[in-house]
Amino acid sequence: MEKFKEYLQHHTNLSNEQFSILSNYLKTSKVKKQTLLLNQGEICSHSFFVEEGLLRLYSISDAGKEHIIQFAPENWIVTDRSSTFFNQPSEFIIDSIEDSKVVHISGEFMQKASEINAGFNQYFEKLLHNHIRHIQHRLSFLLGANAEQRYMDFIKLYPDLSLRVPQLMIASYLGITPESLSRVRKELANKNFKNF
Amino acid sequence: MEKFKEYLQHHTNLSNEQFSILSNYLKTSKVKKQTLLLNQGEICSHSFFVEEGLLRLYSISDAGKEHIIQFAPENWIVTDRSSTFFNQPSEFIIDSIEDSKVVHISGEFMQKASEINAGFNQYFEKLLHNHIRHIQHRLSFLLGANAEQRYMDFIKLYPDLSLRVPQLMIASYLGITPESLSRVRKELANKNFKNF
DNA sequence: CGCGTGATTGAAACCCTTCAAGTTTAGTGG
DNA sequence: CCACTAAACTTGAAGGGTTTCAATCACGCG
Repeated sequence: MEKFKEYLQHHTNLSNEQFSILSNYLKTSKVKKQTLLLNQGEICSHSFFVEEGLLRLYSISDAGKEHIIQFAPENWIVTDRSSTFFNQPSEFIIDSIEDSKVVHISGEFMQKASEINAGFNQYFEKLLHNHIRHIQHRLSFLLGANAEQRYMDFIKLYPDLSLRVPQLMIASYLGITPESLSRVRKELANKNFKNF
Repeated sequence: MEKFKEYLQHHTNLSNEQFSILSNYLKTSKVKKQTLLLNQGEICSHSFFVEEGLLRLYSISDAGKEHIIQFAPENWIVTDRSSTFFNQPSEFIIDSIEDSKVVHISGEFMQKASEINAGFNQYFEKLLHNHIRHIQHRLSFLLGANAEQRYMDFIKLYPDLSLRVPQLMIASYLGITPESLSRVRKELANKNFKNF
């Protein structure tokens, strides 16, 4: 959990000793591609910090289609806050897209951390606000942009992910079909945006 | 600001005295329909509690189209948290759809309130999580639902608003054109959902 | 090597938008 | 309170973007 420690110390003033106390409430695991970390209907009791690899958060509609809410590559935290906070079954699923190394952050960790270190709450409040800012931006984009604009926005936001994530998952994130995405990419290539 | 006081005391254990101290950091105003409360580019220094009437939060795209992010009828709080928290110019606009009575909640109010009353932070954290839950639900809906499904979801969520809000604003909220919404409503009427 | 999944491509269908005209509603001033 | 004007809503026809379905190609994994 070295990377997670670095991450925390970069954003808060957590000391080595404080971290080693808190680490009792952490667990790391290596998971293969396509491993389920949170299932629909479960209560989300942990947050997941990605040290290596790539996770995703998504829902499945009544029609059986996947709607990807969020990707989480290295140094991202992913969780269903609503489920944790309101202690309700999650409507979302978290699983791994690549073989990954994940830190499981328990509720106890969060609690102890905010007792031990004042800057901790502050940082997690910042994360919350960042999260809201991000999905609000995405909302206003989904309301107005067509397939090409959405894809351009995606590669701007996640330059490296556009190569790592299978296209059908990018399509699901953008709210279009894989076929449409394929055509959009072809279009863009013709316009000499061959870099993407 | 009687309604706001009721609202707060319903959700926290704020005493009358505490509220009267805090009320120094509040301002109420009556605004006519179509009054601007927060303009694009401004830093959002206040939250707005709606005692009467109806506000909206929206952005304007490069193409000049309005994308409504949120409606705020009676007893709702609306603000651009990102702008407040990160002290950055807002990309959103807040204005009134109806003649409204609004409480302006200053940053000082928030600060003092959390000093005076412990339950306060807790409640506002709950609001934050509720907000995230709400826009995440909307995200997964925008990703997969067609015009009719979106409208049905809207009237389920805001039964009273579907009558108060002009259709072109509902259309903007749903990410469709007013013409499409008009047709969807006609379709639904034919299917005997005449109640809406 | 072969199988299966993902990516591509084509053609047809569909949903939604756009544009334009007509109708209704709401707001304003006499 | 009515008349007038502007804005909102409705409706139609045409067009565009996206989806759907189906077939083919490419690639990675067992």
